[in-house]
Amino acid sequence: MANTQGASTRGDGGALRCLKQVGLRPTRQRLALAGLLFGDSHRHVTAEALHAEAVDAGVRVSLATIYNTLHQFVKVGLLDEVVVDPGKSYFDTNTTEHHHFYHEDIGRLEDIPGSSVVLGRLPDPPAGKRIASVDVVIRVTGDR
Amino acid sequence: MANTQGASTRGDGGALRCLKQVGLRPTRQRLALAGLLFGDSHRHVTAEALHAEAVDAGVRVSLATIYNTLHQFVKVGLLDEVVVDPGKSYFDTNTTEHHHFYHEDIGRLEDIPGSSVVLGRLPDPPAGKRIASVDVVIRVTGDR
DNA sequence: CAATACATTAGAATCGTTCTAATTACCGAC
DNA sequence: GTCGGTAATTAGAACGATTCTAATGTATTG
Repeated sequence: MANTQGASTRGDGGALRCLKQVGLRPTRQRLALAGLLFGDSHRHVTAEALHAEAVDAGVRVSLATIYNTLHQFVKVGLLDEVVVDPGKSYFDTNTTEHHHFYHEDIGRLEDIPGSSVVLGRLPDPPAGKRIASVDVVIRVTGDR
Repeated sequence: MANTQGASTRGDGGALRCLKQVGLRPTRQRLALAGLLFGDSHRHVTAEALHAEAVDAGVRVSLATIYNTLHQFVKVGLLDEVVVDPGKSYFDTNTTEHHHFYHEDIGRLEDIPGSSVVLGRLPDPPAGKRIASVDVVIRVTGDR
């Protein structure tokens, strides 16, 4: 039974190329996950959600692998991790500099168009430290 | 056995007044925790850390009560909760508007002097939503 | 295609946090 | 003060997200 599972019958050389470039072995699981994650538009996923989506799409992959893969993708710069909720991690396929709305009521993360947040002035980092990143999260909730 | 445990022999009317004002019963535990939290300078604590500190100071209090109390304090505006780490919550005694350095290497949170971060421009919230808060976290790490 | 290094896996373990049901403490009325 | 009712505290179990472990499977290299 060659080609065990979906995500391959199309021009998904994108996923392959992408993994090659960052030096990760193109395994069946990583190819499938890259296929799910790196489509036309940017995405925000949790580990559990991606796992559900993969299983749903007929991709056999364990939750452990989801975690491994997400963290590897972060390490090589394919993904960003966004911290907005103690106890859940979000992963963002948009790795360009930008910020987020977090919909507290429904637990959804949304990109803010780059230009509409302006950081006027940044403080010097504490002595002996360097700035790793600047995260801006605007928490929003239902109106009423 | 009156006055079971420390934190009372001094002019800690501060803690008492503070609880009265927000309408929380001044129990032994809440008084002790308020005493630990609201001193001269602002603090950033995790639940576990505060518990350790309390036990250390001879205050008999359970971890469950630490969590209950911290959340109540947040609800009445005595504390802010700061999200910087998936899987740990920090509580901040500084409830005025300000932002944070997060020392990723050692898991420490530090206030940024109010004036040294300037948000030049904020986006409109998504339709039907209102902005609950704007969090800026500058992640820093050891130099080398 | 064999050898080897790397990936994946199920399930157990861990972490921080929340829940539960039982006990204890505060507080106002007497 | 004592009593009673309500609210707070508690130990320990339960929980959800994540990480770990040791065994099995798979991509790569020669």
